[in-house]
Amino acid sequence: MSSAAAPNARDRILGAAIDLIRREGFAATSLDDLCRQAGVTKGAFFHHFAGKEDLGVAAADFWREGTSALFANAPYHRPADPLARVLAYLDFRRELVRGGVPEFTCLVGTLVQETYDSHPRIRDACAASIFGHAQTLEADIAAAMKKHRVTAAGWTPESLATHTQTVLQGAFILAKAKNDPALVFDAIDHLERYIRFLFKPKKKAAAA
Amino acid sequence: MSSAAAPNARDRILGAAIDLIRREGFAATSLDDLCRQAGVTKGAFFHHFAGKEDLGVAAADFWREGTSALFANAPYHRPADPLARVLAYLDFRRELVRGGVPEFTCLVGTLVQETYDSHPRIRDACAASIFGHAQTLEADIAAAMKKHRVTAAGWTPESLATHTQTVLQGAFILAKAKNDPALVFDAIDHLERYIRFLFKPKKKAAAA
DNA sequence: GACGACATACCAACCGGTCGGTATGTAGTC
DNA sequence: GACTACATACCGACCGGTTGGTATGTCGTC
Repeated sequence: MSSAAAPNARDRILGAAIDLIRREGFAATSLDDLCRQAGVTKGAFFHHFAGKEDLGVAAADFWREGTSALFANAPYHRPADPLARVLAYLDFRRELVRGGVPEFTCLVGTLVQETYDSHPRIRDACAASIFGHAQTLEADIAAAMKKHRVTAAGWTPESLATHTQTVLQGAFILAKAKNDPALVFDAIDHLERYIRFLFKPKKKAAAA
Repeated sequence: MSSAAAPNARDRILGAAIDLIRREGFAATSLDDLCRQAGVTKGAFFHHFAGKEDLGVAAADFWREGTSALFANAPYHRPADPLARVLAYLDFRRELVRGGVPEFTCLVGTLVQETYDSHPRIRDACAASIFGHAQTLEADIAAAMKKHRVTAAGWTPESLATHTQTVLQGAFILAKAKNDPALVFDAIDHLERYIRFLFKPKKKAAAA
C-alpha cells in the first residue's frame, strides 16, 4: 500500500503522503517533511504536483487505486453463496486491522474531514474512493437478497453497502480516540450481527 | 452551542474555535483567524490559553460540557419504556441534523483524527466526550434488555452504546464526503433497524 | 539539442508565540 | 475612605522560524 521504496519520485512522494497524512493529518503535513520522508527535494515535488491541493487529490486517487486492487484480489469473492461473500468481506476487513492505528486506518476518511469545506476537489476524490468501494459490494448484497428472498423494507443494496463503510469509518475514529484497535472488531461484530438479522429467513419482515 | 456573542473573551474564543475547527480542521485554524472571528486579540488568547494545544483540550472539554447539557435536557428521556427511550434518542439525533454540514457534525470526531497521534492530551479530551456520552445510553439499553428479556449473545449495553456513536461518527464522515446530510438519516435508519432486531421478541437468539 | 526528471537556492507570507503595557477590579490596612 | 499591593482581563506590536511556492541549474536520454 505504501510504496515506501518505489523507483520513481512520484510514487515515493505519494507513499510518504499516505503515511504522514494518516498520522498527522493533511494540514499538519508540511511539504518539507513530506519530501524528507520521501527522500526527494522540493524541486521533485513541484515537478510532479502543481501544489499541495493537487497532492491531496493525487493521494486520494492513489489510495483508491491501491485499495481497489487490494479488494479486487482478496479471497472473499470465492464463496459461491453471495451472503457468504458479504460476510467474508467483513472477515477480510477484520484481517486488515493489524499493526498500529495509523497503519490500518483509512486515508480518505481522515483527509475528507479536513478538506470537505475548503478543498472540494480533494473532497470529491475522497468520495470517489469511499463510494466507489461501497459500490463493489452492491452486487453481492443484491444477489444475497434475491437468493434468500429478502424483500427490503426501507433499505437497498446501495444503502447497506454504504452503511458498511459508515460503520468502518466510525470505528476508525473511535479506535483513534481510545487508541485501541479492538473497537474496530467490536464495530464489525455489530455490523455482522445486523447483516445476519437482515438475511435471516423469517415469515414476517420488520418495518422501520 | 456556539456562544458566538458571549460576554467574556474565553467563551467567545471557544465558540469561534468550535466553528472554525469543524469547518477547516484544527491545524488549518490559525490563531489569527481564530482571534479575528472571536473579536479578541492575540493577547487575550494567550491570557486564557497556554498555547494552541491547550486550546484544543479546552475546546473538546467545552464541547463535552455543551453537548452533555443538551442531551441531559432533551425530551428523549421521557418515555416510560427504556427501549422507547433508546429509539427516541435516535429520533433526537435525527432532529439535530439541521443546517449545513459544518453545523451539525461533531467537533471531537474531527478533532481527534488530526490529533490522536501527535497530541495525546487533545485525544484524551475527545475520547472523554465521545465515550462519556455513550455511557449515558447504557442504563436505558440495560433496562431495555432486562424488560424485553434479551440475553445478549456477544454484545453488552456498553458495546451497543458505543456502536451508536460509531455509526454517527461514520455517518458524519460520509455526509462530508458527499456533502449530503441525507446520509446521516440513512445511517440512523440502519442503526434503528438493527436495534429493533436486537430487541425483537423471539424464541431463539442469533449467534455471532 | 530538446525534453523529462530531478536538485539547489531562494523568497515572501504566514505561523505560533512573546512581550511590555493598560484598564479595572479587590482585598487589606491605617 | 484613602492608600498600597496585587490580581485579572485584555491589548497590539513584534519576533524568529516555518510554510507553500518559485526560479534556475544540471544531468541523462532520445
